[in-house]
Parts: sequence; C-alpha cells; structure tokens
Amino acid sequence: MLPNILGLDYSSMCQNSVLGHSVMHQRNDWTTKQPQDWTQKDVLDWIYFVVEEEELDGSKFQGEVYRDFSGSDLCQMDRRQFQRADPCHGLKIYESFQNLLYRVFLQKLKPEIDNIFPENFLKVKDSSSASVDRNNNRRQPGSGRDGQLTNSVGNTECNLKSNNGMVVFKSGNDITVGLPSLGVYPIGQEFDLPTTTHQCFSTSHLQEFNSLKLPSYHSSITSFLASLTYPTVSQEPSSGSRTKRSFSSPSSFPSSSYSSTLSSLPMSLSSSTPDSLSSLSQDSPSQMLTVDTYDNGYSSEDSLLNASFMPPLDGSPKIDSFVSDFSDMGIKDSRKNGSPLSRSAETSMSVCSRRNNIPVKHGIHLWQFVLGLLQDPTSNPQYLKWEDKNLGVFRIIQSDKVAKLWGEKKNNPYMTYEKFSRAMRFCRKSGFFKSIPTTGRFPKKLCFMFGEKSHGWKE
DNA sequence: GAGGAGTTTCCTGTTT
DNA sequence: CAAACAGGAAACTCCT
Repeated sequence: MLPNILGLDYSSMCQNSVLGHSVMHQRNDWTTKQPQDWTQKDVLDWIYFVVEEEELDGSKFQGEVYRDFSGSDLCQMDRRQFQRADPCHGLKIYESFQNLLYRVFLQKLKPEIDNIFPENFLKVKDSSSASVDRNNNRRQPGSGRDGQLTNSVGNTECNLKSNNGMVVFKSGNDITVGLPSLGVYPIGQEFDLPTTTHQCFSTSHLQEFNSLKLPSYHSSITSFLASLTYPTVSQEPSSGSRTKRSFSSPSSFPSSSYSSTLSSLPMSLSSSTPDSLSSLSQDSPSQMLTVDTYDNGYSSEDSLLNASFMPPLDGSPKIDSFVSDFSDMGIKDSRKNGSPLSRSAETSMSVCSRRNNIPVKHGIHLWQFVLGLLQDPTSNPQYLKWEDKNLGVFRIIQSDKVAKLWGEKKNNPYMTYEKFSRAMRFCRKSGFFKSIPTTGRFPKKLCFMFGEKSHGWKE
C-alpha cells in the first residue's frame, strides 16, 4: 500500500463516482506524491477527483484545459491564471489546490505541532462550569449560560486564534489550523500557555513553506509559525485582574516576523486560568513581545505590513453560519435610534452574541484593514484596487463585499457598506483618509485616499 | 470611574 | 430612481 501523504479519506473516492473508472477502484498516484511532483496525468486525476468531490457541473468541465499542466505548473499558477485557463471551474480548482498544498504542509508540520501542544498543556473545557462575564470578558464559575460557543455543527470553539482569523486547534492526534478562507472550523480544547521555552519550528520549515505558492494565507501562516518558533515565556503579574506575560525573542529574529498576533478566545478563559493565551504584539523598540489576553490587534507598522488579510471565499461558511445562527433564533438587527446593540439586547442573544463573545479590541483600525486588502492579491483588484498608489488613492470595486469583510473582521454580521463608509468618513475626519483631489482624475464614488496619519501604503 | 479613541448604528438630506 | 455621499447624534468597546 502506498503511503497516503495527504491524509485524505479515499473511501469517498471509491464510492458514488460519477467520473467512471479513472477514479473508481483505482489508487491514484497523486495521492502519494507531493503536488509539485505530479505528472500531467496526476494533475488530471486530481482535477477529476476535485470535480467529483466538489460536485462541479461535469457537463461544463473541460479536462483538456489541464492536460498540459504538471504539478509544478499548478504550484506556479495564481488565481487569475486558473480562472483564465478554466473560466467555469478555474477558481474552484484553484481553491482546492491551495487547500491541498496547505494540507500537505500541515501534515509535515504535525509532529512539531504535537511537540508544542503537549497533552498536559491541553485540557477539555467543561461547558457547564463557566461563562463569560461581558463586563470584564472573564469566565465566571457556575453560570453556564454563555459557557461554550458552538458552531453550526455543534463543535466546541477553538482555543488559539490569530488576529487574522487563523485558528489552531488540537483534537486527539489531529492538529488543524483553520483559515477563514478555507471554511475550516475550529474544534478544540482549552489550553494554557506553556511555561517553558519551546523551540517549535525550525527555520527550514519556514523556508519550505515559503517555497510553496500560497498567496492568500502565506504570510499569515509564516508569521504565525515564526511567532511560535521563538517565544521564551516569563510571567509578570500586573495590576488588577489582568496578568501579562512577556515574550522575549532573539534580536537576530527579524521584526517583520512578529506580525502574527495570537489571542485566546474568551471561551478558553476560566477563573482558574485567567489568562490562558494571549496574543503577541510587537512592543517596539525593544525586542520584547508583550502578551496580553485581550490584545488581538496590530500594534505596529511591521505587523500591518506583514499581515495578510484573508478574505473568505464566496459562500464561506463562517459568515453564513454565523448569520444563520441569528436568523435561526429569529433575531434581527432591529435596533432603533442609531444605537449599537445594547448590553441587554446583546445578553438576550445568549450564545450567539453579536461579537460571538470574542473580545474585540479596537486592534486593527479601519485604514489598516483597507490597506491589508489592497496588499492582498486575493482582494486586490477583485474587491478594491489602487487608482494611484503613490498618492494613496484607491477605489472600492465591490462595496458590499468589502463591508462584509470588515464586518467579518470585527465579528459583526450586520455590517453594511453604509456603515462601513460612515466609519471611513470618520477616519477621514481623523486624518487616516482624506478627500479625493477634485481634479476630475478620479471618480468621486467609491474612491478614497489615505491621509497623513496612515502609513505603509507608499512604496 | 472618567474620558478619549475608534467605531457602530440609524437617521435626514444631498449628490451622482 | 437607486446608490453613494455627507454628517449629526447617540451608544458602544476598549484603553489609559
């Protein structure tokens, strides 16, 4: 039996095949090779597998489009090239391929991830024993109402989450990193910050990862891994109920690699472990990373520039399931008088609070979010694009989509372009954006310009 | 606990 | 006419 390097369930491949004998009852070579080593035949086998798995319209599928591509060719192709090659299914194939590369990478990392999540470092959460006090975002023993968030399939929420939505969770022997763009959802257990030094990932892993072409979440994972590579944990209690931990890091480690900010969800906080984990933010100018339970925002230009925002794909279950949680409960966004959701109203939403019970620090600012989108090839130029990068002028192409992404970033399913643009106007008033010059060069609608207080957009 | 920053929400009116 | 823009007002979260 050939080794299955991808961790795929082949049983599904051998059942209900609609593609005939090429897939059915036949072990495909592509499952035993690295994607970059695939032959043209492997590519075709995999493509047909995806068509079947994704239930794509076979009548519109033209396999010959992919006939001349090898695995290494696919690795070099970006979203647009897939779409150009196959206007009908190219994007779906591209997404599946990115997903596959990502899984291969995780398979390789698994032993080392196991190493940094030792068993005694994880503990299963008892949903009935704790809840979130919305005033201080800490769990209180005994009141189980908000005790545990469940997603649409009833899984426990995750335990470690980066500011850009990436989630690491461990279930038994399975470690998974969930990314919004993949619709991967966290199932996990609570864990405490390790109190010993962990040299978790070797730089060779990062280099290897760098060699993969994963444009949409490349830098997120890279920075995430980098942040896990070097932390040396020391604990320093601070005033009040909050405890801070600091992470020192080797000065040789480039500051740009500190971009990932990790934050625990309040779900994983308990009275006995008031500051489980936490987030990393660069505390310049020293090489000290301050870890604060509630900090999930960018704290420096470096972190901004290296943070790859990962917009979800159309139909991503994250927003959809989130919104459906509200609609299922018959809850509508029917606040009056311009007020945001009141505390009482929010409380009445119980488990499905507006912010999903995630403490949202102001963290990433609107202008930073917009800049992140502009720097992300998966959103630029699809959702917004530069009109004049030197001047900092950009135009929003899909206003609703951009607003929705902002809402997702803030865990607010009710975000609209109207509200988004109101926030943009406030940012303009504060100097993060400014008015478009009235030269007639730029369209007035949906056009914005970065202001004096924003930075990092100029080349 | 106060106050500020940065939104979020809803609103009315105007411009494109 | 619809979409976008503009800005007031109130409320909210988070931070200092």
